[in-house]
Amino acid sequence: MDSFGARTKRRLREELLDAAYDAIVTGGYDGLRMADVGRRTGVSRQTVYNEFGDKWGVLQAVAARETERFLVEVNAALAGHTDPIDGLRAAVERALTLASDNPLVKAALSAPGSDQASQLLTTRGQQVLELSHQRLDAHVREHWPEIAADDAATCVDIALRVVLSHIVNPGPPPAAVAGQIAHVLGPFLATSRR
Amino acid sequence: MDSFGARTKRRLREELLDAAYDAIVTGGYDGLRMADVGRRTGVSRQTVYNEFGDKWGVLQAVAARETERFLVEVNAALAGHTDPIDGLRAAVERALTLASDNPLVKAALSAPGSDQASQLLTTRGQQVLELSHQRLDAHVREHWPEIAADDAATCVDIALRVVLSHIVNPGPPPAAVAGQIAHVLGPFLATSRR
DNA sequence: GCCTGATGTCCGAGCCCTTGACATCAAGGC
DNA sequence: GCCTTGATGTCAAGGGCTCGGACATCAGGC
Repeated sequence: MDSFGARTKRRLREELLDAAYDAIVTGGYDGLRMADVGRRTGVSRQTVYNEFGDKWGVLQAVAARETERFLVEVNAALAGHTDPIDGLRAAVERALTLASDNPLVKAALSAPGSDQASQLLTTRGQQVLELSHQRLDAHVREHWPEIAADDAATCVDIALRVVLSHIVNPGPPPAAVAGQIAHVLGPFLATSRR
Repeated sequence: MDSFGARTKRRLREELLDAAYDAIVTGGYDGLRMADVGRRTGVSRQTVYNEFGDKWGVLQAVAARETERFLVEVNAALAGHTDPIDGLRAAVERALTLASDNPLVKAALSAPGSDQASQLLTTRGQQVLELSHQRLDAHVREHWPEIAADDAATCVDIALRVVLSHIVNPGPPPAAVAGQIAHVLGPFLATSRR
């Protein structure tokens, strides 16, 4: 049993993130008020700063948590198939579908006064990319060990960047994009598995 | 929104009470270890003392919480009838049935090394009596205002003491006791409502 | 009779939250 | 153009609570 204090600290962070999430979804990044986050959680403004450093830190933390939740779903889609190409197609489609429905993504990309937030998925997207790459790579290595590790990493990276691009700048519907990516990466994976 | 600190304090108390409850049900009052209560909750022994004062304080607090839960059920039984006598009968039966199934009551009355705990329902039973009297009295005054307040209080007191006696020292089955009490108190209540 | 384990008390150290103050900056009104 | 307002970010003092260790005390077991 970890200490009550440790659990309380985790809970505080979770509640702060909940409050920040709601604020961003409601009013975009500009509508996010550090004082509000504290007040909604029943904590002082200073405590919010202690936990996240600054306003950008709050946004990053919210994004990180949301990304993790995202990856749970995407990995589940991957796990639903034995063939890596089928898994890839399912995962891409799932990711794009989820993104198009996600309130936080919508707020970051289209809400007025969220030009900063959108950078989380573009010029400042390393965190999301790294987190996703790490999780997906681990999943692939575990489920399809017959694929060379560096080839798997390459595929994950390419698919990830294409998907992110489609989230930021939507093109064809999810299923079409998924088919496209699978079609392009399929032959490469076939050579890797021989 | 009350402060995060206040909520945390309530949560701590609840978790401590959960741990103490489990310990008592498992090993009786003697099996309750202050250090265990703290360890199970992830908190130091000193914190347990800060919250409850001493071991008897822990037992009292556990009993108080359990009594409150009890009264929710009993009041619900009361509320299920429009006639006060019917309500009385239902409440008495519910109370006795609940008591006979309650792990804490069983531990207090029959577990080895719980002679102290049993006093909560006998020689040191004021807390339980007062709590119950207060809740039940309020309920009666609200639902049957036609009954004179002091008569209602008298009935509640008498029924309460008889029920408590039957919990500590069981006699006939719950339904029989309920009928008996209702039979005896009925005429008195009839005169009070004219 | 001693040893062990449990209760109950005390106190210093440390952590975290709170409060209030302050500088800074951007936006809006006069 | 200036000033007020409101928001971010920083700082220091203060307080509350927990922790850890120490101690005295007492009952039960070897």
